[in-house]
Amino acid sequence: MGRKKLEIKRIENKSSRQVTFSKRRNGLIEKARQLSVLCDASVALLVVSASGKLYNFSSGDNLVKIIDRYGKQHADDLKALDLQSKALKYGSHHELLELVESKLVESNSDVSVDSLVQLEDNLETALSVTRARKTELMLKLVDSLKEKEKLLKEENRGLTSQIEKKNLAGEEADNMETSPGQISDINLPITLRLLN
Amino acid sequence: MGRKKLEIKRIENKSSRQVTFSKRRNGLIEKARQLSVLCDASVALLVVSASGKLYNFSSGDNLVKIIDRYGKQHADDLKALDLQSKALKYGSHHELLELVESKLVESNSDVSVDSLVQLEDNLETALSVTRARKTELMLKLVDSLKEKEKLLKEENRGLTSQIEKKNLAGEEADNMETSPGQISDINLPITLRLLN
DNA sequence: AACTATTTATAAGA
DNA sequence: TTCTTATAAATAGTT
Repeated sequence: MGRKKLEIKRIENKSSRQVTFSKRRNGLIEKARQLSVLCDASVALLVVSASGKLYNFSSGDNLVKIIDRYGKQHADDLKALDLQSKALKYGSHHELLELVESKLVESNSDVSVDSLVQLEDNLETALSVTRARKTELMLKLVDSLKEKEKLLKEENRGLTSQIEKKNLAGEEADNMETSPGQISDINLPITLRLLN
Repeated sequence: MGRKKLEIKRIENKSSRQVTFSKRRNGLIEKARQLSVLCDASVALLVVSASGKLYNFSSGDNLVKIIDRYGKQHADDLKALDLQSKALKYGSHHELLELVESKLVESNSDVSVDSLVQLEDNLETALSVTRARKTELMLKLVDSLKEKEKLLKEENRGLTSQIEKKNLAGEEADNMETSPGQISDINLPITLRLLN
């Protein structure tokens, strides 16, 4: 549907490929929207350009539900997306901001915009301070647990070597279990300080 | 594009809705295919009819792979959070950020207030999901450390009692240090799950 | 970002 | 469903 018939194969010219991508992507998304409206269908569309930019459309407001129907086998991998929508609905931070926004909309009230902006700033500040404190506490807890672990391991080593010495000393030693029992060393990297 | 212009709203007549669905669904899938071929893009499309039948298209790979690829491409800075988890889990965050970015780029100068509000919401959502993930990871780490501590303590107890038995058995035992050495039990309450 | 000649999709009818 | 065909819509190449 243009000046010439276009063969459906990769467009070699980079810039016209780019232009065509942009045009057709918009067209596709619009068609997807129309189908969902006209026929009362659920439609989810994801487009990733060669350069990695993502565009998407989903009817209604839940891409995840549509994808879930695609098959339970894939559902697990996509739980993250589900979390996203839940966070939208129940996330306290989000609610807070919405509250502030809704107050802004009520322009008939005599609350000044400036004071609400101030309020929002204050809330944001309080929230970040609290979050930072939370992270600090968790990291301390982790450190103390690691320290404890270290001490226990040392103690353990000491006890084990004592037993070995005793075994050598008392020749008629009884046959007790002496294997220390390996404990797997889970050691997740902690680079969580990032988000406050 | 038919005999008459069709308004884009739910088609009330059931059978013509059905027919339109069938035609437009095929059209949409064909367009999706063309886009992927012409422009070397990854496209995933899911359509669920009102009656629950599912139709899908995805270029080359399946849907999950498309999302996965996208996530991996941008996951580097998120990997710090958890080297063990799949890049896929972070896909949604980055999709959002990219979406937002692209929207900003698209509407160069005339950014509407509405689109900025949308943008803020998207970012907030991504942030809360990421925060939740961070908390989850930290709590897991704490749990694993506590479990390790428990195992080490048990092992310790076992070793200590072995030594005591040996001391009773071998009367001419040497005078070795046998005190286990108390380790203070730090046990901060965790009520940190609250803030996400 | 527009324009417009053409191609393509499809609404209605059979 | 499937085919036909008049017409609407999308878009390739151009400016």
